[in-house]
Amino acid sequence: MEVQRNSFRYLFADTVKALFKQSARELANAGIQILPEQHFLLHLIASKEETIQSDLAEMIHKDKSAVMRHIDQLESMGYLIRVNDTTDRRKKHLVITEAGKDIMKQCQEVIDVVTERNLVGITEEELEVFTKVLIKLKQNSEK
Amino acid sequence: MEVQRNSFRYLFADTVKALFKQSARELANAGIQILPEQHFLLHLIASKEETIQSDLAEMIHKDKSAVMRHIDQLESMGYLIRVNDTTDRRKKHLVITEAGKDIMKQCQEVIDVVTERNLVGITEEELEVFTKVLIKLKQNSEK
DNA sequence: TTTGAATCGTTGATTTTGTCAACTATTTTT
DNA sequence: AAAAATAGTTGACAAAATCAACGATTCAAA
Repeated sequence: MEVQRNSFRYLFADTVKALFKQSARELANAGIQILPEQHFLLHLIASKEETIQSDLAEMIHKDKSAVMRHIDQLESMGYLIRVNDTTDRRKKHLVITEAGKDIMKQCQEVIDVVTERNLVGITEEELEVFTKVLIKLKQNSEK
Repeated sequence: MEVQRNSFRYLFADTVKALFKQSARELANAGIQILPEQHFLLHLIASKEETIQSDLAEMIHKDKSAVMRHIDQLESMGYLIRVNDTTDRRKKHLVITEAGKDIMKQCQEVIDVVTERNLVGITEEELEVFTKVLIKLKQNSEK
């Protein structure tokens, strides 16, 4: 196999695209009107104590205005609210609503199924090496 | 480590993006006016006996019109030509020119450097597992 | 053998997604 | 007190992809 080094990055990109397309489709099929990216944002917000928009922008390596629009959508769908910081009035904290928690649960169920299907034929050890490489790749790309 | 299953797809997407951005930047720095994606297309065309546009579209999972535009650009830059099939007049074969071979070599040199930098700290075996998992993931997502 | 379906390339309109630049309001630094 | 930095917002723009439609051609079926 001579995929390595030469063109693994393309296989890589193509696979990501296929995975995202698939989960976007499955989410839509389940009647969930949310993009995988937005689900991820909810996930990030939920997994931290406090989150403001500029943190998110840095985390996902996108312009703050891009994040802004996602948050706008999520807010208009009622999945989160912006809460003004009491001490620093520039900041707005992102807080997930009950509806937000609900949709996250729904998303998770769909995505779990998709993920399991995607991982068929891949052993636990292989997955472990895979994520390890992934993390290294990302670290290296940030230098 | 609890990256697994839940959010590995996002780490995944983010990493790909970073890698592509980086190689696009390096190519531009080297004065090469070609996108990583276009380099990949040249690579695909070169690695097969005969290639037509709709094959490429299927291979990279994009609409044929998207491929069309890339090919237009590559042709206008003189890196390939469209040659009419003699028996099936709907088809046009994509043939890489000398200039195309030349630019591919230049790209490869740049990308090799970037790739080596990206792969620091990753062993040959790990990379092998990584690509193996990628291939499986891709196959699974296409079902 | 003629009719209808499918394929290939092409184009234009549209959508999605992101960047960039500018601005206001606020806070921090000097 | 002035200058610089930060957070959020908005609008203009750019890149890249999708979708829908079309003409030309080939293939399949009746």
